[in-house]
Amino acid sequence: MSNITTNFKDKTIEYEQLLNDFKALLKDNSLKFTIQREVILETLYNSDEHLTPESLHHLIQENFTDLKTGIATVYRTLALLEDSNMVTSLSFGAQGKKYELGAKEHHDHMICTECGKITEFVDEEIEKRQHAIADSLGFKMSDHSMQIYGICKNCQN
Amino acid sequence: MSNITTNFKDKTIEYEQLLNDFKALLKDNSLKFTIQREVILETLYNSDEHLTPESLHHLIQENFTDLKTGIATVYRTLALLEDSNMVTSLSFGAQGKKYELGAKEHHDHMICTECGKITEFVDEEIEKRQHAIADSLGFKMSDHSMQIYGICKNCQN
DNA sequence: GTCGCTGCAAAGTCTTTGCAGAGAG
DNA sequence: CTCTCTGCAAAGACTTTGCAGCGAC
Repeated sequence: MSNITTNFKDKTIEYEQLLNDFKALLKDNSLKFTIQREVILETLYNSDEHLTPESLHHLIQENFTDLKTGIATVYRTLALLEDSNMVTSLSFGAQGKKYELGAKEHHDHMICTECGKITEFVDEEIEKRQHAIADSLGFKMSDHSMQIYGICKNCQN
Repeated sequence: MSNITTNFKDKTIEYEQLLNDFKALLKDNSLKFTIQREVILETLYNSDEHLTPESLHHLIQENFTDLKTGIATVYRTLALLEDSNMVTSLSFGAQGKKYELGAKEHHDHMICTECGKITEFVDEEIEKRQHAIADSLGFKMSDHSMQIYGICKNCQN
């Protein structure tokens, strides 16, 4: 059909880098670097899943049993990270937003409507067309999100 | 850039047709055709906006002052229509789902992050690529949704 | 020390549900 | 007539917020 590249899953940013960006962001805004904020960032980084605030909170409680972290702090930190474009959120049909680190390479999502599994991909041709469309509509494009829904290989059986 | 067609806004289904489909759907499921359900469908049809349950409810209260319609009925009817694929919902960053009639021709959305304005479009090439990607991932594609975010012409001033 | 951060619990939103009377088929 | 719908209000689910003590800088 074409010789355009479609790439799947390519985690490019190292945690060190990410953490430094986060610290810089906090410093720039006279905000404080706390253990809770670090743990939230780290847990997001280590998860390949797209996390809801609640699942993120659970993960933290499991992995950092000696640290008390309130759900409110998770919400507050996610809001902070989203405002700073360090994480992006996806909203799905049913309910609840899911968050993922935005610092990973840009990608779109293929979502299994049976099991909820999310596969990421990037397609150059689509990216190009999106810019062209925004231009032709007179929009100054800042971002986009695309989800393809279907039934994954496993669930087809 | 290419000779692929990009179409903007093309309402194709007549209300009569839509209403008949709805009645058939109800009949098939031993559900009843009520004035509230008709009013909700009609209001959706007549609106070019993407409506939240609340704004839909307000519209109905304004336009049908002699009819009492509870917000619960709006929610219940939207759920019914969505289950039957007669409307689709969009979830945006902030909160709340917005609904639109799905029977209109398929299209994607360009959303102004300043004023919230939504412009619809269809791009053949993107549609094709989406199918190709689903195939290559082994997904049986059922649907997709794409949103481009940016700042519209008006808001750039 | 200061001032932002956190956990908790209370308060908000938005959505769903139970129920008794109303209404479609 | 029967059985689904509806409006209402109460209940739920998910988020946000106020506050007093804690902790980063």
